[in-house]
Amino acid sequence: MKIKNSRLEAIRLILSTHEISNQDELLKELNKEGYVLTQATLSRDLRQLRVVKTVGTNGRYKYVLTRQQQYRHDGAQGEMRPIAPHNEDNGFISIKFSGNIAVIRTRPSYAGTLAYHIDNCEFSEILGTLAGDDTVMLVLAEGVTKSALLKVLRTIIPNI
Amino acid sequence: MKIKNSRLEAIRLILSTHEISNQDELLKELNKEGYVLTQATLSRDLRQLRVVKTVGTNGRYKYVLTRQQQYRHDGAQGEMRPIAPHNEDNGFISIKFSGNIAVIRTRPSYAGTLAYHIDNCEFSEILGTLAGDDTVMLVLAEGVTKSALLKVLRTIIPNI
DNA sequence: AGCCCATTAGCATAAATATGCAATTATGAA
DNA sequence: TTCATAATTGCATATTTATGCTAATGGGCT
Repeated sequence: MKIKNSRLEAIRLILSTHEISNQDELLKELNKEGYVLTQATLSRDLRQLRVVKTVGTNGRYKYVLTRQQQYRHDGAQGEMRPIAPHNEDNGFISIKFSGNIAVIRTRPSYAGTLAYHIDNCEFSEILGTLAGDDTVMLVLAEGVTKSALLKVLRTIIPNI
Repeated sequence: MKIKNSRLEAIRLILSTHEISNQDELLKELNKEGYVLTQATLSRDLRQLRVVKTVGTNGRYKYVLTRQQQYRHDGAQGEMRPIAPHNEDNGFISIKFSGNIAVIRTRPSYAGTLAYHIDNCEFSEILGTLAGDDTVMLVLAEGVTKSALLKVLRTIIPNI
């Protein structure tokens, strides 16, 4: 489904750049971008994206993205395409190492998406990732060298 | 207010040991423990605790604790008891080590709660934690062995 | 093409959640 | 204590969100 995926992506973009406090508000933003849908559909989209409503610093409710959206890799379907942001801008800025930790700097708001892609690949070289807004931390498996990590990361971050 | 603080604590305990999917359900649990309140009050409590509603693995909605709940430090009382998730529902999936870092994988959305519990225990073996959605990173103090860490963690994660 | 099965989406509405207001109760200062 | 101010709560209800049902759409097959 072309439209839906594009819409989900749009939702993520909006949520990461606006303070949205209810679904109707988000609906309006989506309308501005040409998406036509109802609150019912939006509710289901948000559920699928595992978006949560929480309280912002200003005291208002606010929808926020979480990482780890279960992309059905329930075996059979073999979906699991590591959506590499190939020719696209993936926000990557730099990578540095300290012991068995790698720190990737990204442009603001890109960290979550990047970490998400990395996670999806399930590289055995990486035990886990944590993402902030512009920083991704990777814990390397024991014995993995910097160059080995760079090699696998290059498959999804060509410009690394 | 004695009652309210105790109630908030009770809410945290319940949420970390039960799968609660709506406020009425939580209300019933609180009643069992002797707390009398209305849904309106509960809604306000949850807001104050910054609890969020998300989707569990079973597909049902579920309330989960987030880390960083502003503990109203009303000084003297030194409440702050670490609530261990004693039953098996703490979301724990696996733990791996790399050097002085441990990475705990949890079911989606459980990481914050788990990290919160770990933090509360203030184990000297752990310098600090970082939590994402389904990943907790622990930085071990120097000289702490894997087995030593497992031993202390077992006190709050029996199924580790 | 035509058929099948899964996905998607709207409508209407149920279910769930948040909140204005008023009353009550606690907290603090003089 | 007494007054003033802030916090807490219930009630009733507005607002917000989720969902059962059905129709429409979209691939993937042969």
